[in-house]
Amino acid sequence: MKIEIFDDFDLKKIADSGQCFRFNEHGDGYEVTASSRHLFIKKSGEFEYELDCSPDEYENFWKNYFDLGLDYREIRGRIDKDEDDYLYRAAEFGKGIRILRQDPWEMLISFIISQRKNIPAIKASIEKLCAAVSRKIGTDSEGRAVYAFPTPEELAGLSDEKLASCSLGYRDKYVRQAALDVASGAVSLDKWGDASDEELMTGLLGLFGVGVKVANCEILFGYHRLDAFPKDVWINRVLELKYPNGFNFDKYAPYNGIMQQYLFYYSRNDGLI
DNA sequence: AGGCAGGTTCTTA
DNA sequence: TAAGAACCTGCC
Repeated sequence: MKIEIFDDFDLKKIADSGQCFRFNEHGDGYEVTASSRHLFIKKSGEFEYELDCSPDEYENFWKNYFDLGLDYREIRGRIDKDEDDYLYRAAEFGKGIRILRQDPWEMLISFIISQRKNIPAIKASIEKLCAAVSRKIGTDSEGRAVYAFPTPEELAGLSDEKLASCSLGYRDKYVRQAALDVASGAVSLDKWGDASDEELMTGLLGLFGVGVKVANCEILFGYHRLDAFPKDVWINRVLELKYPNGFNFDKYAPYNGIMQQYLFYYSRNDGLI
């Protein structure tokens, strides 16, 4: 099916923004896998996109996944060039990035895996984990099997050998524990969705292998609380070099997380040169 | 070969 | 409570 999108929307920038690990350029479009769904999407006109899903699946899932209900152009417009020229340039550079509405469970495991790994290594580990469970949900544009992201139950029950084959290193015990916590019901990611920001943070920090940075990634990308501002090495460099007097978090609330994405993307590609 | 990559835990003072 | 070391693995 075809759709039209007039707001900020750039598939390449989203794929490279570091918020998603199963969103890859392939041929003339992008293969996107989320939980137990797979999509091939490509740009087919100035504002037109072609998706290999039904209108029903688009309306019920992918439209929300791409966060098409939020006006990113308007939020970007709140940046004052005169007040913060660096952020303005970062936002111009990153125009088209959106914060996807991804699954809390998938994000939790993905960002636990991310610690002290580079992005290709994170992607490789996640694909190995999905392949280790091997619940096939479809095929990609070249006919290769696509596997679902494992459920908590599937990960909790995965053999030690298979888990060890995913190049998780010391993170394997974090992943296993998170799976056991959620599968047993000791932790309810759904209930956390209704918790206050503070309660959510406290709950996440109680998980084995989850510190402040991973927790903030989970809050921003898994729970779509757009004011969360994860500080990784890149953002810390930006804050240190470009904001010696502090970043104006008050001005951009409740959308500091979107600003974080612009700063992150810019710093990794061009902005710190 | 040694250092480092989207950090967190464990140990020590 | 706060630094500093240790941690798996892959890649340069």
